[in-house]
Amino acid sequence: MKARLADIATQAGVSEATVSRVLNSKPGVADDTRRAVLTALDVLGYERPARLRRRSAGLVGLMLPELDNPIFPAFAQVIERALAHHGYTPVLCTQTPGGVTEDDYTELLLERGVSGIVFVSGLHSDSGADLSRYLRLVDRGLPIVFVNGFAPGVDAPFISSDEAVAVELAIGHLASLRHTAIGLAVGPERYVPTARKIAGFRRGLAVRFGVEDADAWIERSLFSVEGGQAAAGALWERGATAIVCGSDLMALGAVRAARERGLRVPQDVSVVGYDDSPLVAFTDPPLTTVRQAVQAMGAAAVRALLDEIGGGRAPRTELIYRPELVVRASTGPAPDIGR
Amino acid sequence: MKARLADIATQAGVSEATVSRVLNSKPGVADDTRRAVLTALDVLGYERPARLRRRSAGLVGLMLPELDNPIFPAFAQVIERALAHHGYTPVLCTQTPGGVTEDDYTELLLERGVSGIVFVSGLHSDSGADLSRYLRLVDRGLPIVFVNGFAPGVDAPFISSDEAVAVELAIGHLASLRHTAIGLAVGPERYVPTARKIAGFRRGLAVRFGVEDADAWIERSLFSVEGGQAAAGALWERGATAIVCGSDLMALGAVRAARERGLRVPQDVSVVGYDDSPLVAFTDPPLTTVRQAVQAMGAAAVRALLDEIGGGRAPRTELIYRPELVVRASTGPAPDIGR
DNA sequence: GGGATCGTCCGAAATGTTTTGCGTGAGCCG
DNA sequence: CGGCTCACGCAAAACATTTCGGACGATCCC
Repeated sequence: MKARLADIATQAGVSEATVSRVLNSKPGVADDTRRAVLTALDVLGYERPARLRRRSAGLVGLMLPELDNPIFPAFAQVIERALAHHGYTPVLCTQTPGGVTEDDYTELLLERGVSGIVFVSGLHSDSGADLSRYLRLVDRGLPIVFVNGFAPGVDAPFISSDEAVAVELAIGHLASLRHTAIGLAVGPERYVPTARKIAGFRRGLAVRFGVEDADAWIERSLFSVEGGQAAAGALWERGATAIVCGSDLMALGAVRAARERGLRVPQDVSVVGYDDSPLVAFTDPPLTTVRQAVQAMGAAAVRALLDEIGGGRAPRTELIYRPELVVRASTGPAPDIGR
Repeated sequence: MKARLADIATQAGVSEATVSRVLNSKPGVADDTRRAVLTALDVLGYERPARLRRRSAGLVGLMLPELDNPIFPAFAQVIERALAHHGYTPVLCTQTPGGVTEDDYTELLLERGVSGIVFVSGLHSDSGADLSRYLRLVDRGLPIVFVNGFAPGVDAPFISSDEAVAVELAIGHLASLRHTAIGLAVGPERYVPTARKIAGFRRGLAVRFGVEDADAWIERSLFSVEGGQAAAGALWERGATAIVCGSDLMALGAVRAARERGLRVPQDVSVVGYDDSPLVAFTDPPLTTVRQAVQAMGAAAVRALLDEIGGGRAPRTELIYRPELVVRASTGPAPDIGR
């Protein structure tokens, strides 16, 4: 026999009306009464509406776009460790092409009553995506935190790496090696990080070389090795002597594209990656890259989330982490003769 | 304003009664009518009761030991894709040192009512671990599948890569390059895959070189780069001209250890990895390695699990996948003069 | 082949459950 | 002590579910 409002009302010593109000999170119920009703609910085994289900002791969703790019497992590790350290249990959700979507996972996490969700490079980093999904989460009072991306108007903490500075660091490094024909190989521009890298690139070229129209030196492609290879190929053909890439994977593609054309890295051309993902120190050549402060960003994301979960209010300004240049062996002095 | 039964009834061209019947999975509704009502439900954005929600049905846990070794994200991707393709939703659980344990995660998944769990290199691969945890799962009738490891007595499908053959393939390759002083750098022996690699190594050395006591050529360490570096260091010191490693990460460590000693790879010494994890084709030197059939194994694991979930009974024999040698540039002919 | 019988599907209406408008009384504050 | 607000119950309204019976078609029997 299913328990009805009347039973719960009896159990809690209130009227059905009050139970109804509690169940629907309506105003006009004293905290003590609300608690009494919730207790009665549990005593009678009434199934709570998902909305006010007890957040299961510290479950936290961790949303990642994929695992191919090693920076994402790296983020996952850091964030998981931080969460576990605070007694929370991370649930990793990674999307697969044509598979489970971010919304599916969000729905799932919501149903399971997670205490919060960390979005890493999710749809919030896609400027073309509909943000109402996030507004709905905020409305429901679910703590969420965003890493690497920006969703204007969503009332939540944002943690990002400074993509513009990253590109400017790379340009600075290449300029000091006397490169002047510098290209940028990035992913689709609708992604916030890409757009920011492009902005940084334009500014860098303008400031250092007075180049006003950087467009010819920007190639948009995919984030993968193959994407980098394609984008870099076009840039090498155009006479670039150095390329700044949107990810380490793309940088590996850029190296491959260079070698296909008989160009040696770093003697003939230079390549700068982005992320400093694990293992790129072991690549051939070891990649010069711009390191995201993965550790610090992950820790900050967790701190902000736990703040929110604890009822506090983490700062709403986008926390921007400054990346740092890691010089290895994929960059070298510009060749003497312009090609 | 929220949609009401009446609205849905109008939209679907039926009576409220019928809508109610559909919503509560009551009998007495023709399939066509039921479909029409469900469609109307979605059109009007009515929130379905959990019971007949389309997707959330099949949750499947996916247990991984870590994400540092890129072979694990690779497995995760493959298995996730296969699960999603069959309408299941994977939930990734990765342990962190000192954090959430496999048992914690199992408990969590059980509570959430998953349909099954895939264990990749979990405690079942640790011969010292207590297997009762798995027996309990089997008793509860929860479908589980194990990848890369073997837990004797647990009534579940096992999918493994043939570690012994992997090592023998590596030895064969090195022997054909006229190496004779071959070492093995692996992880702790209590892990089933390690034990099997050691067995394969002993057999390989016995068959090819008549070496009966291979012990001096085996170094047990950790699975990481540093572990490989330490183990390989000892072996190089002992005069090995080639080392077979338990993982690609260890192989990178072996290369580093060689270079520390002024040895060039592959001119002076050779290194063979294991896994063929993503990106090792880009390392310096590109690693010769033994490729696990990740794709096939992941697909098989999912197939077996879905079989079990569907009430069938997947075969209980351990499915052994044969790995294949991928020759790149970390192996070369043995140096002419024995060192 | 024709009619009786049965079963399925669905709508109208009855019945049951939840939500809401409104009024009351308790407590608080000036 | 009066005015105010808030929390809550009452009862009516809104909404959902179930019952009941009619329409329709298939099947069976004569």
